[in-house]
Amino acid sequence: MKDLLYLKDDQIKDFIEQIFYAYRETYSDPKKILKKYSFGTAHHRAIQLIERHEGLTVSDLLNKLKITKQSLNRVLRDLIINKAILLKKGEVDSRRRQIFLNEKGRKLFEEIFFEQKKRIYNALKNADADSVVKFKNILKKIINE
Amino acid sequence: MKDLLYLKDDQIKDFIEQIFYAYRETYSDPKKILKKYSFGTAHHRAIQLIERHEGLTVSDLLNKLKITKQSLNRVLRDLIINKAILLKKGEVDSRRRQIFLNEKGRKLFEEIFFEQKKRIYNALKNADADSVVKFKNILKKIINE
DNA sequence: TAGATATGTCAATATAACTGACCCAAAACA
DNA sequence: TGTTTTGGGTCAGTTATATTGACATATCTA
Repeated sequence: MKDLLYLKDDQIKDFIEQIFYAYRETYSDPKKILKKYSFGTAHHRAIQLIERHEGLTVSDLLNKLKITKQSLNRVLRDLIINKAILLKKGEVDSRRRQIFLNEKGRKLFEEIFFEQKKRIYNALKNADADSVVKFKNILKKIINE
Repeated sequence: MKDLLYLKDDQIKDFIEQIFYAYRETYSDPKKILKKYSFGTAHHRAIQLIERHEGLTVSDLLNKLKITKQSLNRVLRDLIINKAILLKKGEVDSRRRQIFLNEKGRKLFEEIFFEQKKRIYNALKNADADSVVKFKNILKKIINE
């Protein structure tokens, strides 16, 4: 590994530490709202992915979350009981269940997003477009997208 | 809130989703190593912060981790028993306990870092210095540093 | 010396994950 | 057509990490 100035170990260690803080802060912002609905961060992550990828199947969601189906099922069950989401049989393959938000779920998502948006918005508002693009590209590379 | 092209809601939602992936991937890389030592991610985070801020006190660590002292104490106890860290009484104020890695802890940290470094290094190796600086600055703003 | 502070600890509980074993229905295949 | 594979669901038990609340102790500060 080359040892460019901006790739020194200390710099990399800083990034690793800051990625932790960034995740924790970003995902703790909407906790009061989730509590209001008796949901936790696991429900939050599911709701969020469903909103971004409506109609995704259970296994799509499993692949994104990388948890076990037993674990996901608890979360989906809670969301279904609370009428936040609904599952429809796939038209092509009726084994596949596609997941959608319904009105209540959409409202919940909006409340969650309102809280989270502030932090990201404030971080980006004074940044130039180039910074945002570069931030995005590095983030993508970190997750191998 | 202005609605600049790069600050559209969809863009912000993408960032929120990607911050989750970035954290999860970065922190799941060293799990096999941790398992070898019978440690978990909680121990990982503590070890890592201690390495970056040697001599920090228990309450410094609490403030960084933002968990309860009961929770942290389990982690510190495990690390002490395994001789990964040691606590020394503060010289000025002997109530304060300063935390240090000892040899075993330093070795553990190096193993953990070796795994995590790959991901970050690969993400940054082809980026120009400017990109890295911009990435860092936005990350800092997200965590209000 | 009377608080306040830093830390540690006991006990109970919650949340989110795990492993492992099964089950069913629908699709794919031979 | 019959068999196998796939997508999904579920029961049961366990682990990891966090929580709340109460209390203990030593040390520092006013």
